[in-house]
Amino acid sequence: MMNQNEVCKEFQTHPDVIEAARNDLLSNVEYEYMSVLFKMVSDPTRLKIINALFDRELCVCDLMVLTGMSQSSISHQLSKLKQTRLVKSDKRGKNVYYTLKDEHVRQIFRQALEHARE
Amino acid sequence: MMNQNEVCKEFQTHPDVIEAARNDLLSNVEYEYMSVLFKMVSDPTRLKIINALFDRELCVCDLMVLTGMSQSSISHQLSKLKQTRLVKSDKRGKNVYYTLKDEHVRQIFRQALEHARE
DNA sequence: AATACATATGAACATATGTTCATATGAGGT
DNA sequence: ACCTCATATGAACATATGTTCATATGTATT
Repeated sequence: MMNQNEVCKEFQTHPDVIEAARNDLLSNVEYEYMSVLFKMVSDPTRLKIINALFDRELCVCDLMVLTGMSQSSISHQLSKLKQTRLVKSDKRGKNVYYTLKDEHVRQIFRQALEHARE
Repeated sequence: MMNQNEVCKEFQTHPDVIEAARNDLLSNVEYEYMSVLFKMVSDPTRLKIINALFDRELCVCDLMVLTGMSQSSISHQLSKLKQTRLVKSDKRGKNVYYTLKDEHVRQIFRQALEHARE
């Protein structure tokens, strides 16, 4: 049995490498922003929505049909995507039309798809 | 008050656009794989780990020092990253050295960082 | 104004996820 | 063999997240 305090005493790590790595570290705020973005694209329902919106605008009903999810679920997810500025909405008549807003999302989506297909 | 069955009757959506979108849809398996990848990079602790490992191999103790997280937490996270094949490990002596394994992760990380910095 | 439809939203619920704590495993030094 | 150190891991716990249900909001249509 051992105490956490006794783990990894300074001289047993790799100080030179740690120093080099430390220069590459980002701020906690940056990690948090990245985390938020990735959380948004880490749910299959939202991925379907993003995929469907990739090249066109769609209303909520269109998205219901395409994803097979309930109206409420789609609305909740669109709400989150909007809060995090990944989509924007345009209300016209009774419908609300959504489009992708962030080009990084497209890039990230494409990369992940390549990864998935390996 | 209205019933879900009454929502979005076929003719009130946009059949032509839906048809176009349907051709772009992926399989559920693909969405799941993408989801798994994004979940892995959606936690700040794992993002720190990935960032630290970006250009070098590090042992668990190095990662503890760099991230300020407990040994147990780091080990659990590395275990997940290994299961999803984002890192690989190399045991040498008492230490286990980790490196990034997937080039897509680097690309995705860079894109997300750009996004975060806007 | 009354109704029908499209969308939004709060509350409740179940599940997933990350951290900690305690302890196990395994390698090196003595 | 024994001890120390580095790492792994199971269980418990708290928090976050996604879906559903019920209902609210807002825009046309009659």
